[in-house]
Amino acid sequence: MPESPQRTARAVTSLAEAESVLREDGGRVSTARRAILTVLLRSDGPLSADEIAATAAPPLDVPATYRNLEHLERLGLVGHVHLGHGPGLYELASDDDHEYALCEGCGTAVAVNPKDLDSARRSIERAIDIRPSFRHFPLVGLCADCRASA
Amino acid sequence: MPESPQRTARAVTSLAEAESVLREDGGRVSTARRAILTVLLRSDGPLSADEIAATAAPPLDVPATYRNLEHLERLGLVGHVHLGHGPGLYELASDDDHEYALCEGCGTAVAVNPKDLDSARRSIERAIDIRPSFRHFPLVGLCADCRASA
DNA sequence: ATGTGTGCAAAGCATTTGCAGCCAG
DNA sequence: CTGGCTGCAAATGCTTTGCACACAT
Repeated sequence: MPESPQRTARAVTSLAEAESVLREDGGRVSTARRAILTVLLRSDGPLSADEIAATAAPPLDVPATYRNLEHLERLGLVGHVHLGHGPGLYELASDDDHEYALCEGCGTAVAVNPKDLDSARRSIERAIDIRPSFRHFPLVGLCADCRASA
Repeated sequence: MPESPQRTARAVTSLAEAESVLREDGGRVSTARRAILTVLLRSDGPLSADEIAATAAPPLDVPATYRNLEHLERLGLVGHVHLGHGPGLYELASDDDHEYALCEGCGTAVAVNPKDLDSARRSIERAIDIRPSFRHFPLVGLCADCRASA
């Protein structure tokens, strides 16, 4: 289940910066790509391909949006997360790098500072020789509230 | 994204035991349910609904198999895991309780003894107030081999 | 006898693939 | 002007829903 090309992130904060990465790569700077980047630059949380396509003005073709998101992901401009079931959610690669945690009781997702998990990460690597990452799939568990009501 | 009714597990090691749980609940002991339980009792790893339906003799209807797996899950006899993309995988609830870890580089999944993760679990709960569980969604990261080739 | 469970058909949702025409370079 | 990109259409994979008939109780 690789699916996670996980290119080295190219965090970007303006459309202009993103466009120059697109050109640098030799790919085209199309209206659709500009539209997707604009939507993502404006959004505060991760969005589904559907939402991105619908939010753009004028709306974009959903399949083409998937293709473009994949392209932007290859360039490291964009990443995506799978929060439980439901569609994958896309966001701009950012310097304030974050991971995700998801409560399987209530479905609440929170962004987490990777540093907060580093000691646990080391402990897991020692125990089972896997270095965990919660960028692409979240850390899943129960929040305090859901623990209480169980 | 609740979806995880996570009934209290009713670990069972024979068809007869499973049948008595079915009856206890008031539900029926149908041929299809017996067939599903038989397949799961024989299997060593978790199986998709499709595989279960196809393996049974005679083969079962796939939609009905989903319904029955859901029923068995409600009774605590069965659980399921999402290992990356691909279909959900079902297995009998067992006393040798295990969690899953998945390498996102090579797609390899391994069963893990929960005790091996307990210190990490405590550390995570302290840091972000979420008590992680890797039964329903695996712990995702990079194995030693994939770390080396990166 | 009664209603729970069965198989078949069809729909649903996220995502991928194919292809004719369009527009960025 | 040419190929990378677009939008539309259709297919795919997993799962759910609806419904008429069958069988466990």
